[in-house]
Amino acid sequence: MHGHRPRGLRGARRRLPVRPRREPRPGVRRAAPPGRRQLPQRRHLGRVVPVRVRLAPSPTGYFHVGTARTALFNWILARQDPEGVFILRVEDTDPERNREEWVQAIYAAMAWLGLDYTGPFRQSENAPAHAAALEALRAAGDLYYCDCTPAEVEARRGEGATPGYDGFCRDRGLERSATTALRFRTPDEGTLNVPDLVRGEVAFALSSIDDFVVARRSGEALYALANVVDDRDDRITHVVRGEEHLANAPKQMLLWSALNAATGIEVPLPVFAHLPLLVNEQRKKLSKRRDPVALELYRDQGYLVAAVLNYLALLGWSPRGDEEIVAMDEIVRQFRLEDVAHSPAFFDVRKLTALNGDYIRRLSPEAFAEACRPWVDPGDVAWRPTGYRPAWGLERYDEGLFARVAPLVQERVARLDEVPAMVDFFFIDPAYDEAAFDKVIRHDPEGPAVLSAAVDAYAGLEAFAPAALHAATLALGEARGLSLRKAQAPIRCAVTGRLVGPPLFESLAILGRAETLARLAAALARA
RNA sequence: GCCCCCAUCGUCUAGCGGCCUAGGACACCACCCUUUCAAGGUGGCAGCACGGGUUCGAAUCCCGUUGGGGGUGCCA
Repeated sequence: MHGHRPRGLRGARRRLPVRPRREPRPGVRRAAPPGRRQLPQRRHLGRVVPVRVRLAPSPTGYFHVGTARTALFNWILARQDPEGVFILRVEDTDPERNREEWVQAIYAAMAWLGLDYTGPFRQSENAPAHAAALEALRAAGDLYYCDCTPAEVEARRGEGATPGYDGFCRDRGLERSATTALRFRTPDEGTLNVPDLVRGEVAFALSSIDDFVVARRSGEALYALANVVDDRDDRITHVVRGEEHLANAPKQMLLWSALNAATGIEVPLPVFAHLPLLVNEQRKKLSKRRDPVALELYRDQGYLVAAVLNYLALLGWSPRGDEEIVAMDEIVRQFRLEDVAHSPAFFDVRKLTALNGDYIRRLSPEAFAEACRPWVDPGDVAWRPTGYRPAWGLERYDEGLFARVAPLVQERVARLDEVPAMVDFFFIDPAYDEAAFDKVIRHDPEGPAVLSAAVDAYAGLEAFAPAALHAATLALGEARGLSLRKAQAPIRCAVTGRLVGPPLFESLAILGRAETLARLAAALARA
């Protein structure tokens, strides 16, 4: 043959993670939940084959929320099979467009999501196998050299003709040179049915599939080939990816079969599942350029990973019953590719945010306070939103105090990044909202009067506690014919700088008598 | 142009021939609760794209129309 020995399953030999992992290996797995629903089992040579799926992102930009959903669905599938394997393979062919920082971003995103995997592997590591596959196919007569430029191909294309390449060089018998690329000879007639678990079978007329390029002039294998070789080497059983890849499926099947024949290694073809696209309000595919698609962005804004995962699962799929907030174990138990919707889904940040608020409220007070640390603790934290630092320093920050305040804000935020603005007055002098200050203190004659009455009343309080503060404020308001709603406004503004915030009397009690009185006096002075 | 996919409230979806007077969630509106803002509670608004079939019966099956989208790279 051609001296080419395809590797077996990716495993011990080559398959060592290419980099030391800095983040702790996320997630725990193994135990598949009881009562799970299985993927239709795949058999090969009479044996049931464990599910092997993969995520194959290219490092050409931020980690996309759509990629996150694809990752999640693949991960779920692997989890449903006690022997299932989920591989992360970074498709880093095309040196022109890849950047190392983006591959790091892929690892970071996966770590945050907590989706554990086998790998990570890099497509570039498998370049020798790609070259060997190219040689095997060429020797078998499946490939031919072509020196047409894109412009020439374009110029020859007639009106209404089959798109793509016209087969001009098919029988020219060109040799390898610096100006020849390698094309795959595709059949001209017949139909190819792509088995797709979400859509059923999709039929393609072979006449509509052109002789596509599998290797550049430089000789390097292109995605079209590398992807198939890697999936074969990895013994992938289910190719689960976005719908934008649907048109690639028949080409990949053709290549896969040709590789089986050319190498004499019969690897069963995978079955496909093309997930509906995630779209923006204009119903266009989410784009890295116009839409907020970077997963990192959501983490920075204080979305909880559990909420993000839950929301992603709801895009194109839904749990049984009326409850949408579902634990991951339950999602794994219920998920079936066959139930995935066929139509594109709008990525609705408002719904994500609402779901996130729900998740925040379900946190224990301790867990909530801990989750807030990157936003409130000026000390050392494991992670910080990009470009953010609390507005207060260590000397003013009090962890115990924040723990007492946290429950007050927990039910008031839908994102963690809203927390600092809600608690800042505990750690810094009030940053006055001047419009608010004018409204309820400077330009309202009752304002200063309420303030000085509060100074007197609060100073004489036996216990500086919420109930007493409430009663005192109610009383001083009534003395002026003011509702509690009206009476609390100037006090809140004087002490917190704003008109909205956590419950006032609890806040004052936590702040303490001395500080409260001082702020009341300060506000009176600047009125 | 050509190939392919898709079509239930504004949005995400349930529905897989009779349980549908079409269910839930987000958003929106009203009311209640209330020291602000939220949260919470109650109620409301709102949908089967259109036209033909098939059937005793269609949101559900078939065909067509229209409308959206994806692909059409020596990108992935």
